[in-house]
Amino acid sequence: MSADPQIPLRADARRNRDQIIAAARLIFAEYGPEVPMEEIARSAGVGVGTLYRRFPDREALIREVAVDNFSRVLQDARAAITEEPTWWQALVRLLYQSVELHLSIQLAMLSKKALEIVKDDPAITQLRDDLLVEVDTMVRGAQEEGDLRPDVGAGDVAMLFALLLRQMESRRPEIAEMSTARCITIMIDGLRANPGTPLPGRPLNRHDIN
Amino acid sequence: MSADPQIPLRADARRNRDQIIAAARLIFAEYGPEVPMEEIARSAGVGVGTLYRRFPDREALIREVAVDNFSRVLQDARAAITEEPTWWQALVRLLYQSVELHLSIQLAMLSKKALEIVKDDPAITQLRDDLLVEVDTMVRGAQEEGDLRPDVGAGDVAMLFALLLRQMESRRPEIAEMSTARCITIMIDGLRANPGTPLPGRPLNRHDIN
Amino acid sequence: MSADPQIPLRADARRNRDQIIAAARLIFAEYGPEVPMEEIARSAGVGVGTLYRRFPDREALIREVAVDNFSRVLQDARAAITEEPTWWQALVRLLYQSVELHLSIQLAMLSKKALEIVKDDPAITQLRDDLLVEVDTMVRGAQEEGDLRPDVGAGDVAMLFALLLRQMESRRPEIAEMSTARCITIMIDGLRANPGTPLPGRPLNRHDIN
Amino acid sequence: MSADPQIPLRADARRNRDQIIAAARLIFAEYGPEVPMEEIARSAGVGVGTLYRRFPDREALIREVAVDNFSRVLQDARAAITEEPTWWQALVRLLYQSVELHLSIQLAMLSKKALEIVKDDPAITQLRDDLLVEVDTMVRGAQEEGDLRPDVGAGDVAMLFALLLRQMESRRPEIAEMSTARCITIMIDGLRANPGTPLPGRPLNRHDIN
DNA sequence: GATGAATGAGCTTTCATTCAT
DNA sequence: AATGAATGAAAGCTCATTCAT
Repeated sequence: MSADPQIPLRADARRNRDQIIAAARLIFAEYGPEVPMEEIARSAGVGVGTLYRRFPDREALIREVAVDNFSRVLQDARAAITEEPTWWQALVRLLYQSVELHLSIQLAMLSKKALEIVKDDPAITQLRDDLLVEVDTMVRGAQEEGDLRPDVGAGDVAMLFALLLRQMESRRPEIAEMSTARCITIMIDGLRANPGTPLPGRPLNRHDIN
Repeated sequence: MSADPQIPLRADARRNRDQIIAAARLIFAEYGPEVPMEEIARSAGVGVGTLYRRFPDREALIREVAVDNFSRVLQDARAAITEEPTWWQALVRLLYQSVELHLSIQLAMLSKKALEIVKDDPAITQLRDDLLVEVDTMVRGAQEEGDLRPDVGAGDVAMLFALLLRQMESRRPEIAEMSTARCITIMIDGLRANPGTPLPGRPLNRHDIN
Repeated sequence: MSADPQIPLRADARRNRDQIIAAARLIFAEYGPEVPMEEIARSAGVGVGTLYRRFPDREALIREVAVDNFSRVLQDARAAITEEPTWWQALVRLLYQSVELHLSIQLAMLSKKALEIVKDDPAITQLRDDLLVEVDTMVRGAQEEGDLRPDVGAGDVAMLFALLLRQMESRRPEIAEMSTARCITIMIDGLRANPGTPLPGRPLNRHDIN
Repeated sequence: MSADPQIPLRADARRNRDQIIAAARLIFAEYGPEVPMEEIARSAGVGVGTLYRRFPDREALIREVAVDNFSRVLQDARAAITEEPTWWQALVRLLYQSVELHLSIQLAMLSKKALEIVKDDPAITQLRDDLLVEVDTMVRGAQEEGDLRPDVGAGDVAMLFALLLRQMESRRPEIAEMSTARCITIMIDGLRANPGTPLPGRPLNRHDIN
């Protein structure tokens, strides 16, 4: 009888699993969530059989990639809070950093189907909620410090964030990169305190965006 | 006399064609550019055969939907220029309006494949260029009038615009709509003259985004 | 009330019918019996609708083309008998001439499906039988005159004939034509009286080949 | 060790591949090169998927069947040369034998489309050329020995050969078989030295028929 | 456990035939 | 009566998933 409940994968199996997730992240980002499973397997250097042994079907793989991704962003958010001197700076850093870090799977999530898959997964929901708690904290902190306009909520910031996660397509990658940075900055300026325009509706908080 | 070039489709054929494009626009927007053709046909109220008679393959349909879409946005842009008192207001109106109007095919264009298809079509390229000329005019005008920050170009605005065209997904549509409006407003505030943050890189003009 | 039982087509309708058969003959010969009906219609200069008004379906068209073809060959055979001084010469002429004349639909008939269609049509069966009677006459005549080897029957000749009706494919048409003429001549030499080799089996007569 | 180039298919895959080619040969011969792929798959006892895994599309399958076929004929030709006492007898044997053996794909080649497909395949071209070299040798040998009329070339023989490869259609198979044998014999007699009729054109050599 | 072969459902596209104009 | 548009069944091909090696 083995002891561990979650029998921790053998070293090589572990390696395979990680390679697959890493490969899937890239491939999903590049070709969307409908790429042939075989493509992902090849790019991970394993056979389809192995892929299916680890992830019972495409949905499971998408879910795992999402978990992996949210974990990273959550880590980033916490690091930003710990390391930056002001809430505002933490927020700004998250906006910049996470884009560069995760220009990947999120793309895939644009797809209605992918969204559905991810939406009801408890692990992902949990991570998402954890992340929104951190963002909410940053938002309130930055507002108290007078750096962030008071009429936005964590939901607004998350939406802006989501918008940015869609990688720009452009024939010239250096333009795409520059453009992304410029767009973020423009948005950040729009978020700054004392803006000129009252926002329509009401602040979206972290529960509004479910 | 008579002799229109392009023998102008029989009345019923014309009607069908229009219905198909309209349906495709919606369906592409909702499910992405890979929806079964049959779906599109059904939703247009015709048989697949009819769809294929009019558009030799999926690519052709995507192209035509894109042409249709760009034409509308171009029209919008020109109307905004004609009807709004300042360049800045024309620009703002375009940002708001086009999102509401064209939350559709653009979505599709997120897909790498769809982009490829559209990129090399001469009709689309032409429309796109025409549109960028209008935007460029608005940008320069608004900058001269001191409403728009001087360190952005038509390319930056187009990128922002493109960003917005990806419809937000949300379980609750009223939240999605509100969120879109708020995001646009935040961006517009970021675009206003006298911003706090110098933008990275240099203004992207209409040629940068090819 | 119209008088004729077979209401003889109006002049223009007649013309259409003939054009369609002529076109079908060529197209079948070139692309086989499965060409799109639309192709045939276009090449006959009419709409599909017209084609279908005249011939209820593809089978009917194939049948009519076959009737047209057999009639021509039958005419050729009779002309050869009338005009040539010996039976042998009539036979030879038929072999050469009909190839040139009817390199067409016969090709199509190689197709199993086309054969089935044609096999049971009474008009075609009749024409075929008439033709075989003429060939039989030539064969017996030429044998009595000592020009044709005595161990062949009308069936053998028909089979040889059928063989030749399959047009040779070749990249260079002048070679194809020369090759056909040479093959016929070689066969004719093989048919001549006093051959070196006894033929296997027994003479095939006109009933053997059904 | 190991390291065969072309990783030599797993045993079961190999078996399937062979079954598919064998089935395709028969089915093509019977129904022409346009039979539903599903038909071929069923008759080979595999699913369509398997067929498509092995042969990317119909063209590829046709090509492989052709390669298989030409290889067999080439083998026959060489065996005939080795085993028969005279060149003439080798030629005669090839004519008889190959018909019986390969009454198959050749049929398919009657189709214009099939021809195109096969024409530009280097493997097939090579086999064809090899075969023509053997035929050329037989022809010259038989002519030197005085058995074959001097005014024919390897091209003429190849054309005759091609003609024969089109299986005769007949309701009664024993008649079809007898007829084939008789036709071949008649042709062979036509090929014998001291023929009565000068052939039109000039001897076609193996390059004439490209 | 890993691999890649086999399967078959599903989507794309074509085309015979019908029918509105 | 002629035309060409619409339809839908059928064929080609792809790919998720299963299973033998």
